[in-house]
Amino acid sequence: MSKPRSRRGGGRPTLADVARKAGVGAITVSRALREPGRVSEDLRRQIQAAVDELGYVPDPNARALASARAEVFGVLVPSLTNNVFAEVVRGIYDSLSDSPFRIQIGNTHYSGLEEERLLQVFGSQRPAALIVAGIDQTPGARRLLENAGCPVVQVMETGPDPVDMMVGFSHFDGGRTAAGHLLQAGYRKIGFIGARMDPRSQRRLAGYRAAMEAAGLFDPRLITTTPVPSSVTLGRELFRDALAKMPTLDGVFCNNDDIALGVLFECHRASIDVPKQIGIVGFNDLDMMQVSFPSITSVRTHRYEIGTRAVALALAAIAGNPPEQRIVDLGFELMRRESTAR
Amino acid sequence: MSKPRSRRGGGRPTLADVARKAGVGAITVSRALREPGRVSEDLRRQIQAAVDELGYVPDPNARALASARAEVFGVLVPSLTNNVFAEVVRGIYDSLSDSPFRIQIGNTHYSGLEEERLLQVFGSQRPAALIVAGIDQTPGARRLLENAGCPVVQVMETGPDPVDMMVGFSHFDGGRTAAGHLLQAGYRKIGFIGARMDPRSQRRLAGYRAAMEAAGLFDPRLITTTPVPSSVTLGRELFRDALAKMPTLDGVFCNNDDIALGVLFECHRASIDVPKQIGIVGFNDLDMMQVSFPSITSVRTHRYEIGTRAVALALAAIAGNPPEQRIVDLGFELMRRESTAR
DNA sequence: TTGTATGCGTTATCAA
DNA sequence: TTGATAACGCATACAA
Repeated sequence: MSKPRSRRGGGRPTLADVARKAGVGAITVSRALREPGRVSEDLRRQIQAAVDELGYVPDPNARALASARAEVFGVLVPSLTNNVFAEVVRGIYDSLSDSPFRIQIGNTHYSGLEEERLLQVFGSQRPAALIVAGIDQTPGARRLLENAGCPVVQVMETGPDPVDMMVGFSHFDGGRTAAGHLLQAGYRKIGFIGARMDPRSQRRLAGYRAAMEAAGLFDPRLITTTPVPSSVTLGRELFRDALAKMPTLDGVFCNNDDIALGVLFECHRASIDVPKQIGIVGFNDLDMMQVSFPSITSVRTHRYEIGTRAVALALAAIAGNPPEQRIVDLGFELMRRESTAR
Repeated sequence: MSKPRSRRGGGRPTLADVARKAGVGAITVSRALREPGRVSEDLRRQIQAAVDELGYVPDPNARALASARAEVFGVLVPSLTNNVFAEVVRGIYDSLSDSPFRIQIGNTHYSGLEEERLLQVFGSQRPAALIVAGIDQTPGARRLLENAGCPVVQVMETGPDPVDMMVGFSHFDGGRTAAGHLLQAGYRKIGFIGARMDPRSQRRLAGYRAAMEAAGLFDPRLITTTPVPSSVTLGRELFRDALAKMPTLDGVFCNNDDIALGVLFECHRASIDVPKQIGIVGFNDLDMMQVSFPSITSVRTHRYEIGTRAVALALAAIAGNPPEQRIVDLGFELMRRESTAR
C-alpha cells in the first residue's frame, strides 16, 4: 500500500526520496551534495547513507532548469578527425574528467555559418563556458559569444581582440620561423604547399611570405595551395604541381605534417634526395615526423596543452577568479631534423 | 508599468511569451514547434511570426525535464585521437546534424571501469540513444545499458550477443584475411606486431594465429605485442624487437597502420627491401597507406559508415521501427598494394 | 484543433 | 544550520 508513484517519471529516486529516507528537508539534501561545508556533519552522513542506499543520481536537466545554468562546456571545432583539434579536445576532456561538467562538442566543418548556428544551439542551454577554435568568428557569432553570459575561450591562435580569453600561439610567427629555418639552412627556392587554407593556414603563409620577402627571395609562383581538405595523398599531388610549375624548387614549407609526409613519399618515388635536393619542413610535429626516413623538421605546437589551459582559464573565471592575463601565448618549437640538414 | 518579470530567469523569451504575443495557448505553441501538422495553418503562421520576432529558442533542459527524455545521443569511445574512432564519431555527427539531437561523447580511455562510470553519468540524463564502442562491456556496464531505457548500439565489432543492436565487422576475420594474404603471396615467417592490444586487437591476433596454424607455420616467437598505446614510433621499435627475436622474419601483419608505417620507415633506414625481403600489411587503411613508398597493403574498414549506420538504427528504433536485422556486419576490404607484391 | 490544470526534479528566496 | 514555498520552462493528460 505504498503511496502511488507520480504518474510520470521513470521511477528513479529523487531528491525528495532521499530526503524522506534521511528524515530531512529536500533542500538540505541538495545542499549536502553541492556545498557539504554548509551542512552539519551528522546530517551529511545520514544523507550520504540514504543516497548510497537508494542509488540516487541527480538529474542534470532539473538542475540546469532550476539554476538557469547547465554544467556543460560547449566546444566548437572545425574538424573532428584532424589530429590537431582532436588533441585539443582530448586536453579539454582530461582536464574536465573529475569535474561535474559535461562536454558538448560541435563540428563547424570550417564554416562560419555553421559555427553561428551551433552557437545559437549551444547558447540555448546556458552553458557554463564556451571554448571555440579560432579568432575569425563572423560578426553574428561574435555577438552570440559576447552575450553568452559565460566565460569564453578562443583557442589555437592568439590575436589582438579577444571576446574574453585566448589560448594559442602566433601562426604567422610559426610560418616565418619555418621559412627562416630553410633559408638559414641554405635553401633558396623555397615553396609553400598548403591545403584547406583556413585562416590559420593563411597566417602561416603570410609568415612564410614575410620571411621570403625579407630575404629578397619571394616569388608568387612558389606558392601552391588548394581549399581542398588536407591529406597525405594531396600533399604528394600538390608537390608534383609545385615542381611542374617551378622545377628548380629546392625546399618546401608544408602547411601541415600530412602534406609534408606526402612530399617525402613523392621524393622517394621520384628519387629526389632529401635533404640534399629538397628540404622539407612540416607543421605541428606529429609523432611520425621523428620516425620517418629521413626524419622531418617540423614546428611543434602544443595542442593538448592548449586544451588544458583553456579549461583552466574557464574554470578560474567560473570560480570568480578571472585571470590577470587574458591572452595566453603557448608558443611553438622548431624541431630540426634530417629533412633540412644538408 | 509592465508586470514585474519573474525574479529568476535570464530574461530570455519563453513559450508563454510567444503564446501571449501570438494570442494562443502555450501548449499550442509547443505543438506548433514539435508537430506542425497538428496545428492549423493560420495559428502556425502567427506563432512562427511571434517566434521569429521574439527570437525564441526552446530550452532543451526544460524540455528534457518535462518529457523525461533528453534529445541527446550518448557516445562512448575509448579514444578521441585515434583516427579510427574519430571517423566513427564524425559519421555520427554528420548523421545527426540536421536533427534536434545533441551529442555527448565520453572518452573511456580503454577502461571498463571508466566506461561504467560514464554510463552512469550519461544514463542520468535519460538520453534518446546510446552508442558504445566494442562488445566487451563489464557486467556492470552491460546492466546499465540494458536498463538505459533507450536504443543501444554497440559499434566497431559484431558478436553473438548484442545488448540491443550492433554495427561493425569481424576483427578475427580481418586478421585471418591479412595473414592469409601474406601466406598466399609466398611469405612464410610472418610476424604479428601489435600495440595497445585492446579486445579488437586481440581478436585480430587470434585471426592471424588461426591462419598461421592452418598453414602449419605458427610460432609464438613471431608475435610481438605491447599494451602501450600505438604510434608510428612504437611500430619502428617493435619491429626492431621482432627482428632481433626472429632474424629470418619475412613478413609482418601490423595491428594498425601507424605500426605499419613505423615498420616501413625502419625498413628504409635499415635498407631492408619491401616487399622483397619483408612483406607488410596494415589495418584500417588510412589515406597514407596508398601514398607511401612503397604503398602498403592494408585491410580497409568502414569507420565513417559504422557511425552513420549506428545512428540510422538508433533513429529507426526511436521512431518505433526497430530494424529486423539487429546485427549489421559492414565487413572489410583487403587493399593489395606494393608492400606485399613480390 | 485548442486549451486547462498539473507535474517534471531541482534550486533560489526568504524566514526560522 | 535548516526548512517551507515558489519558481524554472516545458510537455503530458484530459477535457472541450
